[in-house]
Amino acid sequence: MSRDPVRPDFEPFIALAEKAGRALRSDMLDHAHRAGFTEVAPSHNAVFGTLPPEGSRAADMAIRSGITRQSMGEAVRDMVGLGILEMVPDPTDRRAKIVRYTDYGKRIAQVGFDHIVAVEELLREEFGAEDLATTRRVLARVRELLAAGPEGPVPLAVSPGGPD
Amino acid sequence: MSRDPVRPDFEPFIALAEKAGRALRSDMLDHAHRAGFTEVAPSHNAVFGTLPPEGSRAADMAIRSGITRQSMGEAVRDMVGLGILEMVPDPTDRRAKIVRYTDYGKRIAQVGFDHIVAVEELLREEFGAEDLATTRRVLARVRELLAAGPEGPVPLAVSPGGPD
DNA sequence: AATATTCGACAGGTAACCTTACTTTATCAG
DNA sequence: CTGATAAAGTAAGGTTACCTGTCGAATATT
Repeated sequence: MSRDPVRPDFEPFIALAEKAGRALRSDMLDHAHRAGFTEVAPSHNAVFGTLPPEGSRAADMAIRSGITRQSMGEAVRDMVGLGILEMVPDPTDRRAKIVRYTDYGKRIAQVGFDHIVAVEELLREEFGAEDLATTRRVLARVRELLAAGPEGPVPLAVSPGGPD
Repeated sequence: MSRDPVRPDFEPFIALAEKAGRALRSDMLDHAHRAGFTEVAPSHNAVFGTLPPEGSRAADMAIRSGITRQSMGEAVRDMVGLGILEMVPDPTDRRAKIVRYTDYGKRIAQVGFDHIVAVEELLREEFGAEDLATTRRVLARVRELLAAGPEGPVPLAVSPGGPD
């Protein structure tokens, strides 16, 4: 007969971060859709976030966005089919292809980047530059603190036992 | 021939929030696994976050966590199969069942809640109570600002055109 | 009593990833 | 130069965490 689990009496930081993150992400997607680019899908984020204007290899973009080469390849092929991207052979390496925005894709990317700037301004108006900077610093550091290798940062001493 | 898209010259807030959120989430899961509860899956979060000690109906938990009744039902059945939860008939409504932690499940939940508290303390030590409070406030408000109905908060005037 | 609603479950679908395995091309060690 | 190794892209198939649609049983509403 175990005691009832004792919950924290505050809203967990993880809950706050995830809810804000989800709100921001769906706002980005909604914005693209409202702008008429209804074909933009969540998986395209990994492309928009890592494809520089001059183009890039899919494998490099995969590394930068932290997904597999295969997943990136799928997203890229999808977006090629939608007319957002094009792939041209890399003259310096015949295995490789350079992924680039089409003119249409550039317009979509621009709408997204503009919205990022608009949200940034909205937040600065709401909270002031200082509090916003604090939040940015905390979020960036949280990531560093918790990304401390496979063992994680917060130590542990528990004997779990089993269900039986 | 469109101009190259102009990227923001700062790290987008959405990127910061999502990376921090992902780090926090995977830290929670890793912690449970390191504690020996290797069967805990990401989808169980919706349960741990909404199941009070005295038990609850799955439908209520679904509403609280913002997923469908069906998805919550699936997570609950999964966790019943793992010995984490049990379902007992609701004496006040013969359609319904009350979902409760087993003793084993209570131990898992406690480990998770303790870790939330430990992370909170880690963050307070790192940043101080004030900056942490600022961050919490900003994150909570971001969610409110962006959850402003189906039209979203940031206005828009674009003529998208098409790929051709 | 008739109708509408709610509860949990079942069936089936989808999106965004993943792993494994392959072909083609490039590079490097001897 | 040759053979091993590795890297780029792709194909095939699996997993996870959701979704919609629908159902029977039980409960509420009128």
